[in-house]
Amino acid sequence: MSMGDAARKAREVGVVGDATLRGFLGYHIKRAMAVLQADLNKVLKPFGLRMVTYSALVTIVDNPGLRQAQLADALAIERPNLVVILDELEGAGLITRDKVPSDRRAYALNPTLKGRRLAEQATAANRADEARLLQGLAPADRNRVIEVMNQIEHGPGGAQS
Amino acid sequence: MSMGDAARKAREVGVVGDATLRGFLGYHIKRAMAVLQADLNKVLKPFGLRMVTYSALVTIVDNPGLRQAQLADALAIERPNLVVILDELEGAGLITRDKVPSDRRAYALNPTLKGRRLAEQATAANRADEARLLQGLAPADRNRVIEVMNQIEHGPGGAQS
DNA sequence: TATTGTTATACTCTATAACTATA
DNA sequence: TATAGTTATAGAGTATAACAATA
Repeated sequence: MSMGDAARKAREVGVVGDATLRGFLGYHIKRAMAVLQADLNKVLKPFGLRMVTYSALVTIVDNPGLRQAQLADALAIERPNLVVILDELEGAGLITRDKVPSDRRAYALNPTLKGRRLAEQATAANRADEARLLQGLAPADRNRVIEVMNQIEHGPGGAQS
Repeated sequence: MSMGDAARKAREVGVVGDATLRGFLGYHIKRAMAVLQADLNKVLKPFGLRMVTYSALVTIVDNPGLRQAQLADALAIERPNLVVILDELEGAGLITRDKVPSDRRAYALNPTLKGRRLAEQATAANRADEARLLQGLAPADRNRVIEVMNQIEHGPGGAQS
């Protein structure tokens, strides 16, 4: 039995329904996130970056001199996992780990010129890609979605109070 | 230097900014999803279920008799990974793998009575939990968010055309 | 005694190749 | 030759305990 076409088969056998799951907002968010993440990683690949390494690089560019523990907090990842991420960025010449005189245990994270330039280019590419995914979406709707996401993350009222 | 309070330290050292990342819708979705997933798994734990096992069970309840390949497609997971998930559900007595006479390679997945009852209880618990997370959110806003998520997943216009 | 960065480790999730038995 | 379910395996991502140096 040679098929060659998944859609034809689905029509023959009967489409699988997801009535119950579709009732959950989280179901739709999870599936959208999967697409978003795969797409983003594809955009970042030419820059030699992944989602985590991009997020770390951009946060260091935005906050030069910050410590590893602060970065781990900001990105909501564990300190041990951050070590290999920073090894990767440092090995690529995008950041430096600079000893801080006032606390000889700590390292201040700083972007190199190369790091700042790569962050800028990657950010532009990501912006263009997200704009493509969201084409036709009104800015007001976009902002409303962000508000809902922040409510889910921080609870009603938001945590910036 | 004894601290005891992360918030006080943040004020002393300076809060880490995420100006660039906050510009991406995907950033907010990712962080909301992390909270949602942790929360959901906590709710499902008393039922002996995880997100994937719950999704699989509910889809089998909604589509009794479906094949493993169909379920894998519906849940967007690879066939090899589905095997252990179904082993878990079958071992817990929630589903059965029934030989289908017309194709002796395939198994028809069916929920047991216990499986249907557990799915019903878990769904009620998840609904209550999501309602708690989204309290105060207007139904129209909720629907708009779902539309945006579906646009991200399927592209503008949606794939149901 | 607590904290910074680190190592080692483990557990989950996900992805691919290859096998068997059927078609 | 292709498909259904399976096995083995490898790669990410994530989490915890424990260590050396320093506060």
